[in-house]
Amino acid sequence: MDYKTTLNLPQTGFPMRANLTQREPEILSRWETGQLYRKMVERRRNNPKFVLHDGPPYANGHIHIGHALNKLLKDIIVKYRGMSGAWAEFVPGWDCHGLPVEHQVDKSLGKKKEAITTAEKRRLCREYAAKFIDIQREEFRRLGVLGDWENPYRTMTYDYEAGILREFGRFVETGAVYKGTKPVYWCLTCRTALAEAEVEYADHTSPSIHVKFPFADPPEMIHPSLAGKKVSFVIWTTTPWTIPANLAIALHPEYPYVALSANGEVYVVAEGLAERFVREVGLPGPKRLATFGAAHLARLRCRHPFLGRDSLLVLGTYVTLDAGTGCVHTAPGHGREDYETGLAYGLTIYAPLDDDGRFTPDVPFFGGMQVFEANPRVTEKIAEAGALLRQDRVTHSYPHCWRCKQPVIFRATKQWFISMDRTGLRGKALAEIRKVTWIPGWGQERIEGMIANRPDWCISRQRAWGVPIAIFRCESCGHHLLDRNLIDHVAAFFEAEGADAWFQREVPDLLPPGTSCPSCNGATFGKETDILDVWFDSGVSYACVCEGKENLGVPVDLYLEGSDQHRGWFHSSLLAAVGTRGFAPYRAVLTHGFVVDGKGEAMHKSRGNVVAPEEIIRKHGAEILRLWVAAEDYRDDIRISNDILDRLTEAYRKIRNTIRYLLGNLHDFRPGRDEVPHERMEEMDRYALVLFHRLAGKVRKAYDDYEFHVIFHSVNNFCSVDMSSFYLNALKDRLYCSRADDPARRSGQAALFEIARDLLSLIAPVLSFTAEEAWGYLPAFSGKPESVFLTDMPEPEDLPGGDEIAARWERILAVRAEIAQPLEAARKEKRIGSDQDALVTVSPGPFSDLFESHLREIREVLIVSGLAVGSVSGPGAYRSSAFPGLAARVEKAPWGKCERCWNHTAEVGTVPSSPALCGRCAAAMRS
RNA sequence: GGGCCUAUAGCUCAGAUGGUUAGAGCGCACGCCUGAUAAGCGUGAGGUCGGUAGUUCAAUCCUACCUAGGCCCA
Repeated sequence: MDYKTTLNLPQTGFPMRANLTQREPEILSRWETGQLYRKMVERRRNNPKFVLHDGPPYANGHIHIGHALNKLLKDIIVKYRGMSGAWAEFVPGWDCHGLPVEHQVDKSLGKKKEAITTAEKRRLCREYAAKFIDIQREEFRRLGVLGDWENPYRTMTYDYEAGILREFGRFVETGAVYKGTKPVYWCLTCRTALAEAEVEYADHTSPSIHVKFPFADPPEMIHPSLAGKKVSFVIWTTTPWTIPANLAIALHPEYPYVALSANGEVYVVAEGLAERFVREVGLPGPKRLATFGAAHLARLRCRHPFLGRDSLLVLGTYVTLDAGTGCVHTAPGHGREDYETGLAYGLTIYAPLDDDGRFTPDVPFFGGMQVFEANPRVTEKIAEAGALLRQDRVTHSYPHCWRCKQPVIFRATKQWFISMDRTGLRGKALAEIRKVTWIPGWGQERIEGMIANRPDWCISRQRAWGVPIAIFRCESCGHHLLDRNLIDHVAAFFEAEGADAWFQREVPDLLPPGTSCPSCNGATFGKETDILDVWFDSGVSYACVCEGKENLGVPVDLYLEGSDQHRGWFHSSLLAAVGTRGFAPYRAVLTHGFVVDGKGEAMHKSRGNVVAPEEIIRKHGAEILRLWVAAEDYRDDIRISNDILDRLTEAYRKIRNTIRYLLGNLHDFRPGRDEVPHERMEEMDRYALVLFHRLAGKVRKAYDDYEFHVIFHSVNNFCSVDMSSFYLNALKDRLYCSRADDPARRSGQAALFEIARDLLSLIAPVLSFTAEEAWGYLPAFSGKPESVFLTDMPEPEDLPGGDEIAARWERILAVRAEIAQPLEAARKEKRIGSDQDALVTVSPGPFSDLFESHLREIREVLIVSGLAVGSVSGPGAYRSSAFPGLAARVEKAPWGKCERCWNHTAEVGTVPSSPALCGRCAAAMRS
């Protein structure tokens, strides 16, 4: 007879094979039609809030794996907080303005770009951004991220644009906004400023000249041995036209310099470049007079070779020994480092050029001349002054305009800035940083360093797609109307019509009637044409999105972005909030690392090691991506590779199968009817619950501490070790072979039910699809919600007597591990097959108390047919080395095998009605 | 070149004021079971704790330097 059908074998519709690729979209659409997110949030309305404010990704292109990582981390947190009782809404956002979108639009326009109006281009940019918001929204949703996807924030909506401008107005009111000068890339042909991204490097041939600048202070200030000599500092440059704007010569504070005598003069160059200098210039019979550091030379003076002014000696660590002389020609209006140095030494940011790259008329000798044409003239002039040591030509990599392919220049232009120090912004920001919780802690040092050293915030961009710096300029006296009220007045137009109003409306329209210039009383004004840096747009999101909202509010609990955002959004948001409100917009900032390939190297298109989330979803399902996010320690850079995904898929199967087995053994379990109170449970079942509650405690702490990888590892371990290998295995006999309603079986089921129910809640924030799917197969119980996300996070409990039980069962498991040795040996020797074939005789040694009180349980855990206590000795015995005195012998059980439960027992054959069965099975069959 | 960070088995992670043979899961090898079956169980092999030097009675852990890698600057 086949007794299989008489057993209580597991049954469930929850499939072993996940088939995630197909099932996930079904679950997603169920969530959507069921308005799951709304229900989750409404359930917690008016509870204490937890606000995770979404940092807006840029509305360009498809999402990449880094976006996926970021949103999934956020999703895990928001779901967990919601299930733990917090009113946790998630409003996703997008950053819409800015150069990359404008670029794409320009590219698609081609030649038509010239003919189009600003308003028309802005419309196209808006459409472009909207398109990618839709694309990305679907991609994010596909990951299983819950949030208010129908009402995200977008920095280009009219209200948001008005918000940006109002925040700018607040800054104006504080007095931190000023117009200053800063060098930018400038294309003479296109007559426009270029962003870094618009510059391409290509080979270009430039003049190369060595020029001497006579030292103007007493030479002994350089070195005593130079007293009375004619001393010059020698510079090298490939842009002779910038010599008229030379205001300084930079030296490295730590490099040694030498004074070389030749031709009756003395030349100063860096020691490390002296030999090269002598060779290149062809200096005859140079003699080294002195070697000295440069630190004491700061602010001493040289003389400009042909203009009647000084050139200051300054120090800069960017001076290198790669080329030149180690004495660097510095024109603060024509170079990035020159500019920084200029600011540090209080030099004028001097760039006497017009938009066509022609010298302004006040420049002696070269007024009206275009810079590239001026190169030879300047060189001539230097030669005329007797300061030219050598001229040559050099081919090197040089910046060119991405559009017209012409070489560009670096030129100081007027820009709007937010001052870091006029209003004490820097100091206040640094103080606020210390009040924020940075996770991991080093984030604080990182942002502190940046805030402490950063220059003023240049908020001007000479572009079309953005929010205009809505400032009016008096046409008669040039005064700027820095007035918050006027800005708010314009913001009202933005609110109604968008920021396009600035471009489409005339000045009198935009100004309140009767506005006059406070400086000259003039009444005609012009509009500023610059737009705001997009970092300003996103930096004020806390104000535009969260502030004053019942469901959100400021400061928010958490910002969570990649570590690059210390320079980006964390940074701009901090300055925006501290500058206008005096406090940081966030209570805590969590940073994750970057996604790198299996070798730990950055992903680059050119390297071909980019992994697209879409590809992983197609191959494995979004759930595996979610598991990946939870498995890796995000504080480091996090790796992804096929190997890693394969390992995770394995782990996923194990977890899924464990859940499936739990559900399968609950098919006939009716909560309410069959539940067993803890105190009446079998001790092994109570121990299983203790193990689960330990897991719950560990996992909840991990969620609270944002240590998600601990969740994965704990759950994985729980499923493989505590459940599958130990508990579920040992429980089989009771579950399968007992009468369906046998109290021992119900005891096990009651434990399984509790574990299954709470385990699903516990893992739902991470394994959202699987937990939800499995939830549908969990036996119905009174008050069972339609979704696992409408349950509460399980509270870890200290079960009565739990510690005592745990201590005892840890010993039982230690015994089990020992006895596994002789069992394995017996199997190797083919004396037994399964453990159920075995009769084990144990000499319990230090465990004699256990064997006296829990012999039945130990046998159950070992899954052997016979367990006897006796004295074990002789050559066939296993002696434990970990527990001296513990010994065991394994032999084949000498009894008949019950055909139903496969246990060997002396009872087999003693029941006349069922000669093939043991007593228990015979009884079970009768009922 | 500067700031911040990382390095423990093939993979993902633990680890301890510095103190016996550095752990887990997965993978791998071998075996068992065939009543969780494209499942389940067991046993085993795998690590100079990135490298070098130093502090110390003792360093995977502290210090310095180096190497490799990441982010941000220049």
